Amino acid sequence: MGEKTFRLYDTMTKQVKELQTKEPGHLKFYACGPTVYSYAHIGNFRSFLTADLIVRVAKAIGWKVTFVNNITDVGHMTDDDLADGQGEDKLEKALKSKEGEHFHNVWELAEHYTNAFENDWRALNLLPPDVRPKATQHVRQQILAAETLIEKGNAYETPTGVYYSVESFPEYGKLSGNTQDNLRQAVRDVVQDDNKRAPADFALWKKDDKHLMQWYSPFGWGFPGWHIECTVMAREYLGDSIDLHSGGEDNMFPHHECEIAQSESLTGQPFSGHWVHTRFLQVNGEKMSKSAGNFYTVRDLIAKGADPLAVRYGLIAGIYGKPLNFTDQGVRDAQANIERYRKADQIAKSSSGDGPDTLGPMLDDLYNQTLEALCNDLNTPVALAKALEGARTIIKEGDSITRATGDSAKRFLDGVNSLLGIVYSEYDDGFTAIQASAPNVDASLIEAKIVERAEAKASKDFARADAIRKELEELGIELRDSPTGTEWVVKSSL
RNA sequence: GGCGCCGUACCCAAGUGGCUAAGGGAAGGGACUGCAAAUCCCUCAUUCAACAGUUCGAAUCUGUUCGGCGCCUCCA
Repeated sequence: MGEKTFRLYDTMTKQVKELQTKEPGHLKFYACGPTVYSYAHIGNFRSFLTADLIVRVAKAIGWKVTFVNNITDVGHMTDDDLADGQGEDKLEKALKSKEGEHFHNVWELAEHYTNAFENDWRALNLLPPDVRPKATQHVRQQILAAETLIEKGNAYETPTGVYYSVESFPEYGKLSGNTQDNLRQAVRDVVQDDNKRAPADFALWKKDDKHLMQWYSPFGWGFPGWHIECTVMAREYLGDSIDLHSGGEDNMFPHHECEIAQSESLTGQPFSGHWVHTRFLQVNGEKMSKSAGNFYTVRDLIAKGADPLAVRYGLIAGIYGKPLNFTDQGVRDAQANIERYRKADQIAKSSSGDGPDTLGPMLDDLYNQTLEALCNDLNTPVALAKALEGARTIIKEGDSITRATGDSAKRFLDGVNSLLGIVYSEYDDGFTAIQASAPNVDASLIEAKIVERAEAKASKDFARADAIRKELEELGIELRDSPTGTEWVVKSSL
């Protein structure tokens, strides 16, 4: 099993290549986290799910994984800050907005959205990172990094801040293709900051004693630049040279390009051996973003009745390297399959009786095909198809499942869940972390109605039985008769 | 102006040189059911945006055209 190779597209070399670990069997992985000035949307989570799947696959092939996912809780400039530093901070801006009225200050606001992010993370059943560092807790290291870069001749101080000199790093642009030559050809109306040596130079530190979040540094009061936090935190928790770095496609430039320049200037070592970028999630064929205001959040979808695992399923239903068109219909499609897994799980757990294991080899084979698909550049559609084939096989076995077959089924479902996270949640509070807007109907009332209907059915009063069923349906409750009794489920309003 | 992605059935979505173009949803038929729901079985692209070319052979490679999207500025 140890020889299994994990192949992933690498943005740097523009090809699918084997993911390798510098330390044998130990993957060091950094995934850029969210800026916590608002609720993360499902597009953000698509990118984190890519990271989650990578972690799961790495573990499945026997690797140890150290996974770092940061929180960007320092606001950075929203507008073009090149000109005069008058750009408004994202956190400050959020504080002034309508939602911001609930918070006393930016720190509270950041904390609130950090907690919300972590709740959504759990609801979507992402494995916890080994470290979740916050930018604000690493300001000292960021200042030190800026000082070191000045000493090394890669950065310089101006009246407005400390800037990294792109000219000092000839390889700038090797990740995104935005080389200095190409950037010069850009025809954008970038406002020139006279204090900077070159327009592409970026801030390591901004001097600003009016900023709501500010720290004291050798350069005076101010706050760190956007890119330096990841350089510093990746190095602190994973070392000078990491195996894999991931993010959304928009992180390629400038963020990751700048990280490479900073990190490699500081350490003299290749920053990351592999780069993975998740394509944007689209909604009805259009880009979704916080600024565009057309975004779905995990909590909104759950409030509308979506099963969190179905949201997860919907988000991994396409290959991470291609745009995925997310729709309500997609969640409904996923819901049907999530229910199949639940049914298969129930059947596996209710196995009884002696008899041969009729499914073991077949399920083992399907598990291997699922893993194989994921090892092939994270081909989730094929992996989901293979896994589902196994679930359907188990369901077909039904109540007659033997204990031996049931054990194989359980092993299969556990295996599939460890790979894809779609059978059951890792978290006890998976479903309660964010409570679905269950209809305001008392469970005991429903049970009473079911009993009443059973009596009506027993006395062949089908008109009355159907009336009760319809009554509950209008309350959003769906009844399912089975040989062992009547069950009820909450109907999704999606 | 620079860099890049995509166009496969009603919808979502694999496949990127060679058996009959995965899978899910929807739809239609059947089994089961008092009737439903759920579940199971069956059907559902001679065809991969269009055109031209390379090849014994292409959805897969090359070129052109049309259409959609993204980055270059905060964004996953």
